[in-house]
Amino acid sequence: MKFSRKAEAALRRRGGRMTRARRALLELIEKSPRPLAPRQLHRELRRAGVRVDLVSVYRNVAALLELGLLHRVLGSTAVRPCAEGERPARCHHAVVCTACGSAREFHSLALERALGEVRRATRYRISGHLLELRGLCESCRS
Amino acid sequence: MKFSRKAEAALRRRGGRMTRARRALLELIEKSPRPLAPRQLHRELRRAGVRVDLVSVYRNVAALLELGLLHRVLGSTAVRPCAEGERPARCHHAVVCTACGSAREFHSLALERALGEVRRATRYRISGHLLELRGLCESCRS
DNA sequence: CTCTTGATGCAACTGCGTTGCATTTGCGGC
DNA sequence: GCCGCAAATGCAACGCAGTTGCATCAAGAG
Repeated sequence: MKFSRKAEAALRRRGGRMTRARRALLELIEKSPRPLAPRQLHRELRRAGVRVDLVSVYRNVAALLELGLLHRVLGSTAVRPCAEGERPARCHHAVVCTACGSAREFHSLALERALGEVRRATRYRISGHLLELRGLCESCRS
Repeated sequence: MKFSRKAEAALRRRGGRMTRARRALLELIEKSPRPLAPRQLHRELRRAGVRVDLVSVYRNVAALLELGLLHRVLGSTAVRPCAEGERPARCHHAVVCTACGSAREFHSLALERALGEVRRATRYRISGHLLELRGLCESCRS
């Protein structure tokens, strides 16, 4: 299901409305091949002629994060749509291309198990984790 | 070899001098059981009666990072001494307390192996990774 | 002790993100 | 289409982390 549709539905369900700026933001996030930070989103929107305040971008991104439709990429404030069926609080495994910024999610049973082990070994009460691999995607390798 | 000694030697080698504040900072970092951010270091020093400006802490931490004697813990600005023979660019596993922000590093063989597996499975050319567990530390649990 | 220059303290500044509040606008009801 | 209410927005002010410029202090070599 398309991100913008899903997001619109979720926002409406909680009593939200669709504004010009919000729609543009959702579409931008959906179209963007890589995670963007609020400031970058704002810049892109302005560039596209959408008159919107940076504050609104922050607020919208915050709302979408809270709804579990976006999640932050580790080590930055950039966000991207959660993958289908992804549980936002727990699933944060992505490979991010250091050249073009495109991201792909992955899952690994061995990794889950190893993380479970670490979880049990530490004295912290673990609530979640963030994992990101960095490298070059196929097209950027050439 | 003790961190403070190593640091003093490295600083002198590059024409640096030992001041009261700097010595106290090195000793604090050495003694601290967990990574501390510049602001925390500053606060601790003041608490211990060392009159030093926050700016100086920042500058000293920056110098030590540049000398490769400290490294940052992932997801925070907290620093800790590099372990003997450690390559600072690669150590990126930490548990971060979501309440107080304190961080502790960890290593897990199983995790390393699982990551190696993922590395080989993906079509990206992996150059590194970031991993961070989030949770509550012992003292924040109460 | 004197002198050089590295280190420091202070204040101003930058950048990111947040908050308060008045205004605008989506949209449900008529 | 029009009205009215609450959501969303824009603007300005603010808070916090970290940086920079510059005058002053002091480590340590001679």
